[in-house]
Amino acid sequence: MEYNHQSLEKKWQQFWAEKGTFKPAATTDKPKYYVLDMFPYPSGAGLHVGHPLGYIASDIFSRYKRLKGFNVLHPMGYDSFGLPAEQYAIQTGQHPAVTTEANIKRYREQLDNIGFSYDWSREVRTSEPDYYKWTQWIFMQLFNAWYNVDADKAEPIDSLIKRFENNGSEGVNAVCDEDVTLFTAAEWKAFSEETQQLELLKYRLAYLRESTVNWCAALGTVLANDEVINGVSERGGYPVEQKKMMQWSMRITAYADRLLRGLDTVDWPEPLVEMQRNWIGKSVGASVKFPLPQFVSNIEVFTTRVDTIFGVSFIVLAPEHELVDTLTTIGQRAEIESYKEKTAKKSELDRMADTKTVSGAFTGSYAKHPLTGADVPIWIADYVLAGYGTGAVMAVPSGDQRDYVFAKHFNLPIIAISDVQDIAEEADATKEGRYINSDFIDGMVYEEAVPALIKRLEELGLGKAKINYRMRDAIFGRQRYWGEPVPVYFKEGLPYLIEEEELPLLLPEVDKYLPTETGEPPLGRADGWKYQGKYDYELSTMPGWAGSSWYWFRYMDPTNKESFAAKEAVDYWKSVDLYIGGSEHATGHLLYSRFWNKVLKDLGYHNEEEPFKKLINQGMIQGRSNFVYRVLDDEGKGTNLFVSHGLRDQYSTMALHVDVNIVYHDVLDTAKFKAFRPDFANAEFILEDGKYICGTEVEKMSKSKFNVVNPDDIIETYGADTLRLYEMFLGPLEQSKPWNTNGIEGVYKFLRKVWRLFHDAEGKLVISDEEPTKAEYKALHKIIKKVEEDIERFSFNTSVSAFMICVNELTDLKCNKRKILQDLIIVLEPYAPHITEELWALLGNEAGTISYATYPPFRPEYLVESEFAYPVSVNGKMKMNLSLALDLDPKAVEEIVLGNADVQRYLDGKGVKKVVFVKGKIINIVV
RNA sequence: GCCUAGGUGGUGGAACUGGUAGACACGCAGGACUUAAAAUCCUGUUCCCGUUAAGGGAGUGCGGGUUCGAUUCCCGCCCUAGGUACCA
Repeated sequence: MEYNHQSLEKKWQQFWAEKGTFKPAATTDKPKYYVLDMFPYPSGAGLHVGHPLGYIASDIFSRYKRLKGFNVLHPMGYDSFGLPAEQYAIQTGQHPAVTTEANIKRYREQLDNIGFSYDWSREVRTSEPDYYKWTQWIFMQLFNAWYNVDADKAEPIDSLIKRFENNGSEGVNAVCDEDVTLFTAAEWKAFSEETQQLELLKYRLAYLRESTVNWCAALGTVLANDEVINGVSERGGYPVEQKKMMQWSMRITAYADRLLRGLDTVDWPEPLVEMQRNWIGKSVGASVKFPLPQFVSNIEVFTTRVDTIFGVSFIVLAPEHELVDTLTTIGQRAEIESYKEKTAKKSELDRMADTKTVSGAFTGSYAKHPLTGADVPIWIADYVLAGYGTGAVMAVPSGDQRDYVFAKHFNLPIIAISDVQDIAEEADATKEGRYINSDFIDGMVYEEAVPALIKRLEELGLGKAKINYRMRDAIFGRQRYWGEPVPVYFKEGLPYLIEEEELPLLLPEVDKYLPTETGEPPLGRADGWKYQGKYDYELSTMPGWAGSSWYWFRYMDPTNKESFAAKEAVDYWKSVDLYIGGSEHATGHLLYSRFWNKVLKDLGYHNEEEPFKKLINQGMIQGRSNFVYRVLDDEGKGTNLFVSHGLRDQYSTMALHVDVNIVYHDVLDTAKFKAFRPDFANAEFILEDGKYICGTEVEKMSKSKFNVVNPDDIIETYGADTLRLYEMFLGPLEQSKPWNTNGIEGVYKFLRKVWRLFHDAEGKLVISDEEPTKAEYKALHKIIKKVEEDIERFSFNTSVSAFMICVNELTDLKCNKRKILQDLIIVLEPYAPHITEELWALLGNEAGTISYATYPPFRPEYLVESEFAYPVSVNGKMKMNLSLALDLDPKAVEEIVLGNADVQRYLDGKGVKKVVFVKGKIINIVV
């Protein structure tokens, strides 16, 4: 029998599906292991060869863990709410659910072709009512929760109401809006229902408030900060402007510190951890008040360098700061107004691009320095951002470059504050030296000055130590159709949750997927969509990240009708042990998921502080485009003549993308090229060495560049096992690399060699039950050890090489021993499950059971070297046998190498100055 | 600018805590089998010198350093990719 990958792979894929081979056991004494892939958005383009890279890696790991005796949960599903299906709906009128369903079907076929060991009975789709019912339910939990800082956790809103009823707002330490009211218990009880609800909204973790949002007019929706890149939308690259809107938000800032601390406990790639740290952006410093006696008020600033406070020579407010109008004197009014107007016109993008120009305006007012009482002039400038800190800074030109430039430009004083500071040319932010010109901290060092200053400021009531975060609360509403409806209705303008029994709140049908004529979101078009027939529902839907922020829980118990997942299931599977996906989710999905996980933990639904224990980022697979060079005539028009890459400099040419699927090793198949496009039918070629060589370039994989390689085509020609092995062989998993089919023959050849180990020249199975030789055992145990080590450190590419070496060795040994081959295919199973399943059955084992085999134990004794030809270097240069180097007899060398001898006894009198041991072995001798 | 990762043959890449750099694979060259092709197998393949060979020299982005010994560790620089930015 020949190795026929096509029939063999289909057969086993069907077998696995029918038998449910990869369903984890419900009850078992095996340890659990949860391997998760980031589930895909099912796009219309289908999968290309880059997409399954991470899935293959996680599948290898899952299968390996099964062989190692773990009860493995390895599920897959679809993040099926999203913009492309909605855009398509707007253009064609086709319901997004229909598009989505078709795309999912295609994805499923493609995934099935690769032979993944998913338990498809646990599939989830975020756009299914059975699923988004629980997304809505979690929203309700967030709405009904507040963050208690003293307990450092979220608590049900009822506990807050009780405190208000008993003690009023006294002593409540919450993460909440800034404009909360102070009241007594009696006052609380006297409040109207409306006032009470308005007040509670300021504490809820899911809350409604007017906030400045990133509004994208082209997409007709608001975007979260992580969806805006350099002032344009991540999706589509449309301009984004700032706009004030009533919006649902999530109080993720309450968790800033826990999100930061949790990063120390997870096993994630360092770059990703860094990205999250930067995103959260914790700054430790102080908040300082600069009094404004004439207004019985003060300006609050945040600084990380309170020690430089005596170097303050002015204060800068953001142009949008609320005190600007109050502070502007009559004389300065015109100047300030014109400056405000100018900055308002500048878009976020311009403001970021233009960091060179110094601009600002003086308000005409002065604040009192909190420690010296000196008058400090108050300016406005657009280098101070309204959205960070308090929107006001104390300017210390000697210690901050921006302040320095500003001071120089507007001729403001620059005060040195350290005896080692060099401020002749630019600011010097040093913390070294001792303070000068600094009142009572003169002569102190940094470490003494900071606590002394904080203490003094606290005594004066003009400042305190403070921690500031860059991260903002997450905007939760989208003015879109294809998303989860928010389970909220409005009564007297106030939001109320619908009853839990009324979930899911189904997405209503609409006639069109565009905003209404009055500018309301698409849901405003839904006929008679009112709560109890009279109250307006919330019209915005949830953002894309809602459904993906908890999905790993649903896999644990995907069909549960009573809860998002049964307590027993959650207690058993706990959290994800291994998560594989792209690093592009660093500040979106991975942050929001950690946030919701923590909220659900605080509310008592599970016990895991972090959802993803270990995380691996697979690299992006780019496209590798091929080009042909069309010769241009004198008028610069394209001819029907195409010149090979090496000769193109001799002509005037135009490079054209050519389908990579008709190019082999960069040699164009000219016959297929003529059929590629009708206008190429009469193409002629200028060849080099009888071939047409194409040019190449690495680009994003996309249809328009004709560089998309469909895994289905590869599988058709070489099989799924080859694809799996080759994707791993391509290089380290984490690395981004261009796809190149050139080397795939090598792994295909390897699989045929594996097949031939079991078969003779006629294709007949020939297996011997004889005892294997030492050399055969050695080859086997080398691979057992190597693959185990490689998989544990996610170095899949080196395993593939090791397999090739092993099979070459066994082929040379003409090994056909059952004891060797059976263990070999068990070790190979995670990488190439189809061929191994077939061979397993051919060996007479029960069909379809290799996945439940036991990974063969490694026996080190088979790897021990018996010879004593032991190379050493002498003076780090020459390499020679130890017996030659020291003129010793082989017996003595054997004793030394085995560590049984007193080395010195043999080395005395040989002129040896130093012996270098590595791991107990002699590596080098210095004479 | 800052943070992170990386820079090794014609190509993808290997070398796991410092110990024979270039495993494995592709490609290329030559050969065997075959009427021929496919398939398969064998040999060679870092560069330079040496007619072949024996042998010698250089070599992991660049310049230094530590060490008997450095792709690996340290210092300074250059380049590439990703992230991020008037964040006070």
